[in-house]
Order: sequence, then C-alpha cells, then structure tokens
Amino acid sequence: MATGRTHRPATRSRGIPEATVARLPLYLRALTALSERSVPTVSSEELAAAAGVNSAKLRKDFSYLGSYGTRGVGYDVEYLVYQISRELGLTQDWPVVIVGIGNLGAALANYGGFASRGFRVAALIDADPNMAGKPVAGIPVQHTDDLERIIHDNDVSIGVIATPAGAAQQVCDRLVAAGVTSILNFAPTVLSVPDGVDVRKVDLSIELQILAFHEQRKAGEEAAGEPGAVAGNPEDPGQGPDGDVPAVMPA
Amino acid sequence: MATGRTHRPATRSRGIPEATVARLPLYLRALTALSERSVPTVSSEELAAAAGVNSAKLRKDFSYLGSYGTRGVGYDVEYLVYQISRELGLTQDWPVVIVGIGNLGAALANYGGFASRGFRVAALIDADPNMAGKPVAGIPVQHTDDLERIIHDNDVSIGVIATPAGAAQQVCDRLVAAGVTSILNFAPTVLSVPDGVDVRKVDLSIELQILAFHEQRKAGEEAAGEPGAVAGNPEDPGQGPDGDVPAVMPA
DNA sequence: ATGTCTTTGTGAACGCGTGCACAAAGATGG
DNA sequence: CCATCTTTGTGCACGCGTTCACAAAGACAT
Repeated sequence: MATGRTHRPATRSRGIPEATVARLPLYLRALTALSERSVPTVSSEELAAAAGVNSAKLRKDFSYLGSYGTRGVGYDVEYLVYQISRELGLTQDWPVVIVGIGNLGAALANYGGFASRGFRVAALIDADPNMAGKPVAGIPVQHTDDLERIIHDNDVSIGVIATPAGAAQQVCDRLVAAGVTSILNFAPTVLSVPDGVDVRKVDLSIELQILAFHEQRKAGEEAAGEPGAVAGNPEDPGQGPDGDVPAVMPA
Repeated sequence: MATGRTHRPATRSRGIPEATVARLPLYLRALTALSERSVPTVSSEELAAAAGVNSAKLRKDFSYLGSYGTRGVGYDVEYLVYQISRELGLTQDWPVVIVGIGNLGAALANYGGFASRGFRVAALIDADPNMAGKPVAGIPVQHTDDLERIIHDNDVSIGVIATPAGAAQQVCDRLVAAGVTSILNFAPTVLSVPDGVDVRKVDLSIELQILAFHEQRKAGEEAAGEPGAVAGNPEDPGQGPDGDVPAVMPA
C-alpha cells in the first residue's frame, strides 16, 4: 500500500467505506474501457474480473452507491460510469499544481492520466530560477515565489509535491496556508498537516522494500526444501536466540 | 493506498502481519535519520511521532520482530536499524530492472532512494530502438528483445514496469516467464500473474481520484452551512431521494 | 537493597473489511 | 400467466488491524 492517510478516525464520509472509495477508480477504469467498446451492460462477475476483485465485493461496493443494477441482467455501463464519476467528483474540473519539476515532476506533468479524468495541471512550480519560464509538457514553469498567488488565482485545492524530501514540509506548509486542502506527496517524508487537510503519499522506495520482504521470504521458503536456491544468503532464518550484533549498517 | 496486492488469502509470512511489513520501511527511514544524528536510543513515543503513527501500534509492530526494546529506556537505534533492515531483506543486494524508459522510467532510474537501500538498477529496458544505447542516469538503455537475457544474466527477481498501459501485461508476462517474481507496476492496468508472483501497483491517477472524492465531500459539507463555497457546483449534496436522472438512462 | 519512575510488551475489546451463501428481483420463454 | 433461469443485493460470520489500558521489566537514585 503505497498509500496512507494521516490520522483522523473514521472518514466514512456518507457511509461509503474508505476501502470502497479506493476501488471506485478501478471500476471506473474498467467501465470506461467497456464503454469505449460500446458494451451496453456488464455483470458483476465480468466487471470484477476486469478490475481484479471479488464479485461479491464489487456488488457490495456498488450497493453503497445505491441500487444501480438489474437482476438477471447486470449493470448498465454508461449509467454506472456516470454515477461513479459523480461520486468521485470527476464531473467537475480540478485544477492541480505540481511543485518540484525534476524528473518526477516532469513525468507527472506529462502523464496523460490526469487530464483524462477531470484533472487539469494548472501550474508547474519549481524553486530553481533557471527553470522559470521553461516549458514542461507545454506549460511554463513558474517560480516558487509566486506559489501563493498561483494557488489563489487558479483556485487550486489539490497540490502535488514532487520536491526533494528536505523541501517537502516547507512546500506543504505554504500550500496549506495558501488554501490547498488535498496533497499528493511523492517526497519520502512524513508530512504533518492541520486537521481537514488530506494527504496521500506515494513512496517508491517503500514499495520496493515491501516487495523485497516478500521476495526474501519466498527465497527462504524454497531454500528450506531446496538447498541451492537462487540468491543464496547462507544465514537467514535460523533465528539465533539473540540475533547477531550488527556491523554498522548502510542507510 | 496506492498499493494493492493480487489475491492470495493471508500472506502472514512468519507471523508478521502485512500491515506491519508496510510500516517497517517507515520506521526504518525515521531510524536512519536518528542514526545520522547519532541519537543512541529512542522511545516508542518519539519514534512513533517521527513516523507518523500511533505509539501502541509501533510497539506491537516491533513485538512481532522480537523484544528489542529496554523498558524504561526505549530502543537502541542502531540495533533496530539492523534488525528491520534484515527483516526486510535489505542486507542483501537486489538487482532491479526498469522496463519502459519514458518520463516516468527515467525519473525512477534517477531516483536516489533506490540505490541507498540495497536496490541496484541492473538494467533499463525500452521497446524503442532509438533509445537503445542512450544512457539514462548513467545506464545505457537496452532493447526489449534482450529482456530475457538481461533478467537471466543479472539474476533479477524484481521488475519495475513503467510502460504505457497497453504494453504492460505483455511485458509482465515476459518478465515472469524469465524468472521475475516481484513486480512494481506503474502502468494503469490490472496485471494478471500466476501464483507466487507478487504485484504492487502505484497508480497516480487513482490517488488523485481518491483525493478528489474527499475534496468534494469537504466542499459539500461546508457548503451545507456556508452557501458561497469555493468551487461551487450548485447541485451536489442535497441527496435527492433517488438521485437525479443522468443524461442517458438505463433500459 | 529497596523504592520510584519510566517505558515496554501485550491481553482484550472493538471496528472495519471480506467473502460466503442465499433469498429476492427481474428477465425470458412457453 | 406461470415457470425457469440469471444475477443482484445483503445478512452473517470470520479474521485482521487498531487502540486502550495495564502489568511487568528494567533503570536509576537513595
């Protein structure tokens, strides 16, 4: 789960569970694909397979939105696309600013998935004066000094932070002070924000570490029955009673 | 959370819950920062604050690893860094290939967070013949034709997919066939993989959509008490008993 | 040694999310 | 109109994860 939220107890907005909300974009994507192929209706079984989830879960998810299906037939694709879009707030325009136009920021600016779903890159912001005015993805980069004005002029409420870790909290504070209430954070830092501000984080390094854990486990398991495994590290699961004292470990 | 796994029921490897595994990298990062400041010990309260979690949760997480704390004092920073690194499998070298060297792939190749944690970018692979040989982040890009050989020669078990959605499943199949057992997927598609292969996905668009949902909810809530809200869409939360009829009605 | 004080480690309760399994609803055919 | 068949919507039970609250463990001072 690359994603995590800041505290706040429940967040069950109007009864729609958080887990369901997280899956709605998945359903929406599958439905959009069906819509483009002019498929009129789809059963929970088919759609669930396309979205990679359990069909019962999908039906329960949709039940939170209302009863939009027809028994014996399935769901009307167009209708469902509309309902989910509306529920997610994608029927309106969301201006977004991206702060930190390095490799990642540029990649995000160029990412087509934003524009296609109601998100509009309203501005690119970077602290490097040399970047100012230079167009990235057809949008001229602006300097950090103008951050507050940009947020205000474009009525931005969603900000994307793609700066180095050291600058992230400071940028975050300025975004929030300027009125941003939702932040997507790519910097490897824990951001602290006041109540009422949502933060989601995407941490590439953490994802890889989680994969490494499972990878190691898999290697350890098959090494148990099969001595000469792939990437053999001889001492791992033995579990010495007190653990060996470390050498100085890398960062 | 931008992250999700493919099915598989439990995955509680040796008793360490999945949720705990996902937090270990977070603790590790905070501990590393402390270590660099030569802080010798840290209490669960302090560390939890730094990692942005509940202190009880942190203690329970650590309890799955063993009893590494000292009551009345706290945890030894260096020791804990080592233990978590070992648990996550970061004491060994993980060669990684990145497939799809577009904007995002290049950003990933340049991302410093990989190298610092035992992950080594073993190769960059792209389908564009014009890219072949061109260095990105100091590493020459290789052509997709050589994918299987590259995986094999470098004994790669972790692959990163940063291709367009259309190519992702095909690349995935080839990676898996070549021996990759863990995949980090940035393409906006649901990948299907055989049992035993772990997939984590990072989907930028989905993260934004989840933020938009909460943003809309916030706007709706404050609009209830305050008529002239920010981005006013006049008809949203009233919640007509049956929802308003969409443009196209189902049969 | 003994008492006090801090902090860990964990038992237990609670809530959320998941998946099964089935009844109700509607389509379809005769 | 009735029977049958398909597919939804959901009641229910179970398991995981979170949080509280506290006893046990050790440090430290006297």
